[in-house]
Amino acid sequence: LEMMEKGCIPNVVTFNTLINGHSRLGSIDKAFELLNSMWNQGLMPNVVTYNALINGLCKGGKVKETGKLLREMIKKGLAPDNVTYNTLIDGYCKEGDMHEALSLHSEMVQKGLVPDVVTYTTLIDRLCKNGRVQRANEFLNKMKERGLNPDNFTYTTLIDGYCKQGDMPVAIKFQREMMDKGLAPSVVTYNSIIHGFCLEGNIRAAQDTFDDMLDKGLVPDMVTYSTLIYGYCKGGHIQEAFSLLDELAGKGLVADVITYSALIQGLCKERRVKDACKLFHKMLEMGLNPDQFTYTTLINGHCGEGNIKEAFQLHNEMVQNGLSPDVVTYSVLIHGLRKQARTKEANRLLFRMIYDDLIPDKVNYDTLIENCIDDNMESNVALIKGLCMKGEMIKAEKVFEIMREKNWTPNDIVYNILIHGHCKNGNVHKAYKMHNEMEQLGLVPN
RNA sequence: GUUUGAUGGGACCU
Repeated sequence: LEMMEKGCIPNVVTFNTLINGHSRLGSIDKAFELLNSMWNQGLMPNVVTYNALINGLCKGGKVKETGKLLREMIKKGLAPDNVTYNTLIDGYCKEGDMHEALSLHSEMVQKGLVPDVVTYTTLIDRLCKNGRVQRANEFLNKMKERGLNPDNFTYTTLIDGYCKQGDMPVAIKFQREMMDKGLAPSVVTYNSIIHGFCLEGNIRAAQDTFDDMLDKGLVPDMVTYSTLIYGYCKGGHIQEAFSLLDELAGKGLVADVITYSALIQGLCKERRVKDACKLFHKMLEMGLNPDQFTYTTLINGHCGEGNIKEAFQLHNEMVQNGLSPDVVTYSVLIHGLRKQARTKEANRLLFRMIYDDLIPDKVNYDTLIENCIDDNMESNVALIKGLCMKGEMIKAEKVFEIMREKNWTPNDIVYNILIHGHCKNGNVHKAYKMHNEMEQLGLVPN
């Protein structure tokens, strides 16, 4: 607005910059408003405009809505380019739809576009994150064969994959390889390697890597410090972790929620829940907002001490603060109750969660039930019975299904309950199917 | 001059 008042007319690049800004911050609506005002001012959006918008949709988890935009840009005579495809491929990858990503990859080839380093790195990243490191390696070789040079990102992506897989020797091998090619491992590369060593409990190697990166003149960032702090905490070296907290402050870095959560977890693991609470309050005083992880960590700490009351108080507090407890939070609470032999309450909580749809949509139902159903067949049967009585047959079936996946052999009691439930809900067909199923298992209907 | 890819914290399981 200021530039317009002063007589500067915004051009396409100005708009693109703004659109991109809004896209990245998640205000997609604002971004689209800007697209409209471009038209109103007689400015033609270009490929960059559309790419920025598509990226905004992808990052906002709305990959499905990109189709419209894509068609619109083609209709306006704009051809999708490498950036368009790379953006979409990344979007589908992150959504977990590797199939669509790969078919976009071949589509771009068909259209005469040449997949570039970014395309390959995106795919390699997804393969790694899906645990298919070997396949990712094959993609690396494929891109080399095609005359593409893997860059810093490519190597770091692969190194991170091997680190998470627990294969440090190969990770280091690739670090060598990238250095041999004249690529200097970046802070991110080092962070991945440090993390890898921390994961396997090799804090010495992690520290050595940290020292090595300092020698190379690299400046550690918050991720580096949080990672190391996590590593020390994991090994029970709380004191070292806290001296790192001082050290990073001395370097002008500001510890964030993740740093504190790692420390809180470290304290809880050492059964120093009181100290963990103190630290929790200290982070509040510093103006840091705890998130789901922080709360769940502390809740778990209290459960470990058998302090269920405090655990639920924190649960309420997190809800009041607008944070929705997720699968892990519930799983922690339920296991906490079970450990206290408060099985009935645990089952009641699980029932309430399933019945009241307390589980946020995005959270995986199956995972929750899978993690929380009892080792004891009878409480699960009780759960199914409860759900049947409320007419929640789909949910009841889900629990039944998961029990069977866990190789529990159903007995005649469960079948009677389910058959009764289906009949009461008017689904005689389903009831009859269950009857046949139980006969097949050699159970005798009574 | 504007658009795409890599790194850190929570339960259970391994």
